[in-house]
Amino acid sequence: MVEAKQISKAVIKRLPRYYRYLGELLEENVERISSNDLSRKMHVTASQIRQDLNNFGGFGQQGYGYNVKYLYTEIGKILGLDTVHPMIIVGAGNLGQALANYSDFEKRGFKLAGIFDVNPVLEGISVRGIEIRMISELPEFLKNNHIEIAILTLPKNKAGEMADILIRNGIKAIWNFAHIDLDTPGDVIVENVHLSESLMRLSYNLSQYQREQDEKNNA
Amino acid sequence: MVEAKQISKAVIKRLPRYYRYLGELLEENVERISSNDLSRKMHVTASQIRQDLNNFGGFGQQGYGYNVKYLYTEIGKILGLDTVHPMIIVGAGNLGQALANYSDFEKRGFKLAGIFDVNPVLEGISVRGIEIRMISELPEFLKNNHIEIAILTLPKNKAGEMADILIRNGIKAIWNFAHIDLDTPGDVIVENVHLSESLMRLSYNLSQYQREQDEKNNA
DNA sequence: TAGATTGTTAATCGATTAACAATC
DNA sequence: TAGATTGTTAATCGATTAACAATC
Repeated sequence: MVEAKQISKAVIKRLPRYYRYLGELLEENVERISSNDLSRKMHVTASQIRQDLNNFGGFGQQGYGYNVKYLYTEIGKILGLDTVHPMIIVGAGNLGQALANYSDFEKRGFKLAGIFDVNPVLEGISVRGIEIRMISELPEFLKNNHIEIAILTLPKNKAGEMADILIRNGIKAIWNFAHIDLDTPGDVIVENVHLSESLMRLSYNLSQYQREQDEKNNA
Repeated sequence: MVEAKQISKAVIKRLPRYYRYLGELLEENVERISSNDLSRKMHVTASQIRQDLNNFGGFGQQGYGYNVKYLYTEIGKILGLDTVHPMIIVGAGNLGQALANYSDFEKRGFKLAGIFDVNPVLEGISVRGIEIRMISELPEFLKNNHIEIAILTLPKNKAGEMADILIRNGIKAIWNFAHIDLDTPGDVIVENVHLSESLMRLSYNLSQYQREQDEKNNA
């Protein structure tokens, strides 16, 4: 089994988007698609599609293109969507509860197994049938349940410390919504969702657009 | 006023992170910092910091480094955080309400002016003092209020159509949380937050890690 | 002045695109 | 077989890093 080849981050970033488009094609009962047709749909070059997919082996066939169902399934496997990933949410505020209610994740194998918070007021309240527990129960819970992913939705002043606790109790993957860069050991996977940074990028582009409009008016 | 030079997306993407670190330094009353010290803090190269900042002009001083407060302010201006950006939320589900409750945005000038939904059950309910309105009121509302940004938190089957309505009524920037690529005219700014894609990237890295562990055990 | 550190040019690295031979 | 389209190599483009002269 010679896997070895390191796939670039840029490719991984595009993979879920391919998966989404292939899922749509599948729903429309499209059987096969060429890199050219897909490129027009997705607004990327056909060359990039072929290069990207070839990182993982020859999924297509000359003169035919790619079989939609096969490609969809294969990309799903690459993304690890063919197995169940049990998750917990740590931080049952608005965002944590919103994510708990997001049932689409379940469909892809991301199974919510517990919700935790530090605030005693929330203890016992149920979100989508799952009771909110106190952090004190966390170590015991993680011992008794195989959990792969922790969703961290605490405010940033509590998130760093909580990440340490999670890691000490064996968590290997954190989906981090707190506005800090977690300081974690090399074998722990962190995926950040920094909403405020996303909003600032929007703001930059908006301001840039406004600056350009102003310039045009002054010219 | 010769602005002209196009800043690369990669630089813009890093800018909010610089802003965050400078804000933290400011809170710690740090007066100045060299690209070298900042590089160690942020785990990027000093060379990249200097290159990035120089896109916008000479913010530093030889032999001294960068003045934290000045740099923080300047990057804030570049990001458009020195002016108020009125926003509306379209889609008052869990995520929409979570974002409405997120008061940190307000601090940076992102001011929530209205919340809209298509579901009559939600009509009149208040979130952080703002009443949820029906979409039918949207055109009138946008005529009477200067709104820059629409936060789109509807499910994907409704998001496309709603984006069209927003654009028809003059919205020029959409922060899109729906899992679709909006089809918008060139002068409309779209910033996507595709949570499911982020979770899939986490899943890929986790699966990859597990595959590597398996290999090690078999060797 | 000597030391520190930027701004900036040049070198390197990586990612994207183009081209085309292989092959279904 | 002829046509279509992939897989893959080569060329281009862009982004990152290294180096150093300019200058505070």
